[in-house]
Amino acid sequence: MSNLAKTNRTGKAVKATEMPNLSERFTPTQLAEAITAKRTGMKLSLVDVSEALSISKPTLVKIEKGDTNIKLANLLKVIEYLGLSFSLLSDDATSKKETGISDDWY
Amino acid sequence: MSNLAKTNRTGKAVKATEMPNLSERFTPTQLAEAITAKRTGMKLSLVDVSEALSISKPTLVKIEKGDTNIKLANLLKVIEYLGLSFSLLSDDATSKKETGISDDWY
DNA sequence: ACTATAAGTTAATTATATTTGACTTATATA
DNA sequence: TATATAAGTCAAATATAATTAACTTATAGT
Repeated sequence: MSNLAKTNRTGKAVKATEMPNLSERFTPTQLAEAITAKRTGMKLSLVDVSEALSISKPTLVKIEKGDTNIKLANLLKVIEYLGLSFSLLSDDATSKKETGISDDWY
Repeated sequence: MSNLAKTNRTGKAVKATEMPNLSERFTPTQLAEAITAKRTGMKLSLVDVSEALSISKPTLVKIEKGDTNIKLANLLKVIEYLGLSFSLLSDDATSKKETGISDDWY
């Protein structure tokens, strides 16, 4: 599973999707957009990623369209492969902003 | 779908699971532990949540065991119901720590 | 100790996500 | 314009996640 980005003849990205801001709370759509943006930024095609992770292209398309009727395992494989990770937030903002660590979630 | 926590006769939680620290990167296991901790902290039983969200108890148990062979949609329903949300992080730590917003993901 | 509630497991069935292969559409380069 | 690569869609078959119902185990309260 090589992480090296494929390039075309000029080494330029074909259709670089805009990278979204990293707002605190993510919607499934924002998650999908971030994945597409990271993948295109790395100059990887859908097939590059789907073959590297042994998941089909239609499934990867579903993921990048923000469809939530997908296996969590497949989403996590993609996230990890692209060098992303996730974190969980408590919506009642009692957590300490400085450390990101909280003892009182409820 | 009421968010009010059920209580037993004394109003105490039966088995309050320890709340994990909010470290930046989450593993599936940490995610599962956080969900269980939040649910028990809210004094909700597995059945309370599964009935409120129309997902089966075995599926909810799978989620809280950290099994990733689950539908993303079900995980998101649980997260939202418990007042949690997620965010995405870029592993190459180029993002500005102060704002949590980054323009250069790659 | 007894009772009630919650947690957790299991097997059979149902529902649906995934794969496969082919195909169309869009985008970039020569 | 013509060519090549990537994106995106589709239907049929397969793989597997979810449900159901019943059951066992664990925990808390009386």
